[in-house]
Amino acid sequence: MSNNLSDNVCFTLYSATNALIRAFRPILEAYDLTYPQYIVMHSLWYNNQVSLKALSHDTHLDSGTLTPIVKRLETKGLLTRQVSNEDERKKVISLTEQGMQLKIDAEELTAKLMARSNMSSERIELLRELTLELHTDLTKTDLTKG
Amino acid sequence: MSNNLSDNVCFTLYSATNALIRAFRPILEAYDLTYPQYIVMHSLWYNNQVSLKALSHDTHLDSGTLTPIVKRLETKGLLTRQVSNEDERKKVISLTEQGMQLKIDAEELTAKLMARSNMSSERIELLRELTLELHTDLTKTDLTKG
DNA sequence: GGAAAATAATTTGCGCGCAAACTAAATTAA
DNA sequence: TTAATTTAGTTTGCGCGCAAATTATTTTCC
Repeated sequence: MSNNLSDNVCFTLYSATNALIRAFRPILEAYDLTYPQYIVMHSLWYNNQVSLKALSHDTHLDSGTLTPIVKRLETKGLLTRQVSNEDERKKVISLTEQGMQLKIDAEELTAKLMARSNMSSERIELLRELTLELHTDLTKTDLTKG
Repeated sequence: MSNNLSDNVCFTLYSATNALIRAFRPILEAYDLTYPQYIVMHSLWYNNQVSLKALSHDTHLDSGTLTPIVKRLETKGLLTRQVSNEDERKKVISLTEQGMQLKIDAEELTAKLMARSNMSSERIELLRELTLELHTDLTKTDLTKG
């Protein structure tokens, strides 16, 4: 039985993520991006001209979360949103020239950020595998029962 | 060089945490608590009658985040906030009878939640250690340089 | 004792994160 | 063919998470 918040993996995971986003903030500010906005841009750098649904699948972000983020990125001139010709329910999200140019600078940002921790690359890789596993588990399991 | 979001530990950590909080939501709803509210209650169950600053230190939550959370818990009748006698800048946060009673039920919630993943207890413990280490690293390192 | 600095908590403003409700278009079924 | 259902995306409402500004109290320093 734990009596300390740090004894609980939920809490340490939650705190570490907050700390990571917080540490990332001033770095991303130079690119006028938030972390979720960076995720969207990163996704588009490797998968341009996709629907919001496809972007949602890749970024693990809800469509209700994604719509305003994508709109802000559009306002910044980094991407465009056009109604699809084949299916008028869909929107095609495409990087602008400016949006593509961000890639070169921002590509290695997260690696640099993680390098600032004292963790070895082996432990970072282990952390990546474990969090990936947990995410996969949690999104596959039916959590309404048990 | 990674071209997939899941190759990056920042993203997998971020996604796993979102998934965990999302999975927790319907379970905590039965107690009319959000996850951050649960963290505050958990902290108070083992450290009652503390200042907001002390609560902030224990929960790793900003005072600007904490003030409205604590106010909502007060509205729910789970705690009280009184100005300290020794130092009138401070507020003493104390559990009500109702707030203490929640403890019995909610104590094992996170363990039950994690048990729903297919991860072994060894891997969960490893994840806990790694996220704790990362948090410690990130909050100690000066991230404004490098 | 009184001005200046430090500390505790609150408030403000903005961007998520997401459930739920909604709109509009496409698909299916009858 | 048209009614019912499904799907794509948007909107609404609420609670964070946090930087920055603010208020009120205490401490420090002269």
